[in-house]
Amino acid sequence: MRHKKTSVGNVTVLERLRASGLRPTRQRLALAKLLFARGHRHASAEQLFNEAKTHRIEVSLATVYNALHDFTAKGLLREISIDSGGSYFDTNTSYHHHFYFERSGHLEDIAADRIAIAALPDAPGGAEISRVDVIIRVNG
Amino acid sequence: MRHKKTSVGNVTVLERLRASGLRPTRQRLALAKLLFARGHRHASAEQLFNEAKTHRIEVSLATVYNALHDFTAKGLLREISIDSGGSYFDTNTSYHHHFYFERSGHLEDIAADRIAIAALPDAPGGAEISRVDVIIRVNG
DNA sequence: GTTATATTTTAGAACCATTCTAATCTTATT
DNA sequence: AATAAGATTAGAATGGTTCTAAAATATAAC
Repeated sequence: MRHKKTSVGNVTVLERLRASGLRPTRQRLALAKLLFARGHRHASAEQLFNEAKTHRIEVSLATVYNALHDFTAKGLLREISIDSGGSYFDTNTSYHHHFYFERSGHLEDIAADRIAIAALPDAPGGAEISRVDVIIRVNG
Repeated sequence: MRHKKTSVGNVTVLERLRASGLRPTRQRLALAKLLFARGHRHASAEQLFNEAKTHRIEVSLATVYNALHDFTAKGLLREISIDSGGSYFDTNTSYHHHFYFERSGHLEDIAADRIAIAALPDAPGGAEISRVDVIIRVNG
């Protein structure tokens, strides 16, 4: 048996891709499975690329970048850059914040309701607020 | 007259450098003057480098980077990276936050008291919070 | 199913911000 | 002045990301 025709994870991922208007290619399916199979995660392009290698998924680094950006554009991922020199892609796209561990570079989600922002200024010049990010840097 | 021996801005800057234990070299003095002469600002390495060129200050790009990092290490500047691919150096080192204009890449300070954070979670695993950054992204 | 059309993948080159190297020059100290 | 420590420099190197243009694949139309 070379292929599983369907698996629960596979179908879900396939449907998610179709639903967002992205062609479910072999590469996108495989990468999406890696990203969305288990709970939420923060992945860099390089990390995902290596993970794919480990799983014997043949995919180029360019395709990993393309897929991550396509997924982000369709709202399946959210891009985060904290230190210059590498962004992370977060599978949790709902409103939330982050701990950033300065020593290790590790990111950890903070549920939105754990940070209460009482007052927020209006955007200057009638601009619209598109997102509010709270990053708590910890030296851990 | 080739050099002004002293000027108010010069003396202040020279004192600031000495006070922080940095040798006040020609290059550091010139760059510090550009940075601190007027009110607070956000400068990238490239921007500062070009500004130096415009002012006929001969300084290499490596020195601009060195100076910016040295100033940051001594607490004269604060480094901010929002999108991967370039950091800014903020002359305002006191606690405050930022508007980020997604279209232009422009940064604008938000005084700390304009954002009230009512509840903040403890850092996990007994780590210490080193900084809290609030970035309000606006599409302007 | 086949064909036509649009989209995707790919290897490798190119790019850009940043850091490194190791030689030269400056500053501060004696 | 001589010395030692620190700073500057041009250019090479690095690392993450994007580009290019050709080959492969997915969908739509027949």
